[in-house]
Amino acid sequence: MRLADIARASRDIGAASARTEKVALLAELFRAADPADAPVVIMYMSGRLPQRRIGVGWNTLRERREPSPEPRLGVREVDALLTRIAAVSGKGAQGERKRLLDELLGAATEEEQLFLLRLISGELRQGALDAVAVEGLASAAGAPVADVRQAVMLSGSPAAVAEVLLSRGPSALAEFRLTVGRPVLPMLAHTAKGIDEALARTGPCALEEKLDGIRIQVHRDGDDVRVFTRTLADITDRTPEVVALVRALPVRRVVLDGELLAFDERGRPRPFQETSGRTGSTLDVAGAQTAVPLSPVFFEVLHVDGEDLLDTPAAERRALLDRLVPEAQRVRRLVVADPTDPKERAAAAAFAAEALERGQEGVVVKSLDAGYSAGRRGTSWLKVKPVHTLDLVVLGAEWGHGRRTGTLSNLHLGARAADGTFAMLGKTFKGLTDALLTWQTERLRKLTVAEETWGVTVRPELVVEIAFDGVQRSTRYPAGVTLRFARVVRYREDKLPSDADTVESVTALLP
DNA sequence: TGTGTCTGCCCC
DNA sequence: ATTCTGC
DNA sequence: GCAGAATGGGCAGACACA
Repeated sequence: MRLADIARASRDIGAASARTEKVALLAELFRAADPADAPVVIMYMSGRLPQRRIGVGWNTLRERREPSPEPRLGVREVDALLTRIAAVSGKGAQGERKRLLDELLGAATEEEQLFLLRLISGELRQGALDAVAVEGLASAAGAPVADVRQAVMLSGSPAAVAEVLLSRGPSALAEFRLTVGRPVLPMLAHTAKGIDEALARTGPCALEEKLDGIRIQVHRDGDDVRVFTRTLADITDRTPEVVALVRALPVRRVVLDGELLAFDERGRPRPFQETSGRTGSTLDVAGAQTAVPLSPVFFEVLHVDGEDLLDTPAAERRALLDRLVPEAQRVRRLVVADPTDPKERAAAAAFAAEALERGQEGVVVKSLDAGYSAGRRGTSWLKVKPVHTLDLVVLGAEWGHGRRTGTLSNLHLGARAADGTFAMLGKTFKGLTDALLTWQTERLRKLTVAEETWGVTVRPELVVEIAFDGVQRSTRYPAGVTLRFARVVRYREDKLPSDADTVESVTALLP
């Protein structure tokens, strides 16, 4: 298949507003594709590269290249060139990557260039990614969407599903089942505001501590143990303690789902930054392990010795987990059989409070009868985390992109310092409705003291209430702290900058 | 050798 | 990660 | 309710450059 066909389809999909139309355009594209090209086509149309990372980012893409007048690139050729770019390393790598990129873009027409730039920078913005691409694929192959979606969740690979489906037809979908050694997309949770709301929504449930580490899925087949992250990256080599621990379990074949994090001597969780740093270390794993040992805490079992448990009710899965995994490696849990019973509700509230006292992030409330919905953000899992708020001062704002073009979007936030100035603590663009975006753009223009290429700096007069999940240490900001997951709640025009919260009060929230 | 910049289906 | 918006 | 878009901070690793 020619790149030109893909670039044109992407443009048409972006121009279509109705989802059904996007699906139809995708189906047309898949029907025209050679099954051998299908893996690459579906990945491109869902906005990602088969190479995962190619070492080329926004900065390298910035400069303009003269386009080719005629289309002459095929998808296989493009894929091969990107593979070569990804493989470049060592001294002079940046120059060599740039040279290969010039070669690629020089052979592309203007429309193809635009597509490649959007694809490589990760900003496809065609209003259709994974889910819509899968619908298009299903439609092209005449297969039920639910079956195709299920195959993708269980194989973790739209590419593999696309090739099999287009070459062998819908009946071949049956071979995509949970396979020990091949990760499935993890089940995710929705958010609830409080315990009571969560209990009301799930019914009979279990509360589990929500630990602040990284999500892992561990597969064991005999002595072969593999550790995967939430995005299914293989981090086995970085986590030898997980391998050793799972190898010691009294079972031959198993798939476990849990959280990996560092604890201190007293059993309290270390700051997320330490866990994150450790799981990112590859050069000296043994040294890193000594400095920051990690402990897995499991909360799900998806397979045991030949038996798949995805459709098994949560309560039964948990009973199996209890038999297989020692208590120290199982998440703490409280069953709430009858959420209407005031006593049980009180116990649930106490459990959640205790989790926070123990230094955990919050709790996850899980329906007792639910199966494991791989890759879905089901309503049977609800996370509850405390929310903090602060009154901060807007110091500046950045121009938005895409659907936010022309509006001042990303706010620079400051807290009051001892000397009466304001220290920047972070940025946020979240929580803003279109109406608020319009309002703040006008308001900030009036307060502007300097126009920059990226946006504006303003007189520090506007107070905004910001919600966030916690504070963490920062090397980027002058006060040495920043907010985690900051979002706008509302503007406080009734408040003066002198009413804003202080740097000191923010720093006091560090764990 | 040390420091700065860019990158990432990164992790959250 | 969170949030808003169109479907 | 789902899916997509628009963006946050920190971190380690890889390379460029002085």
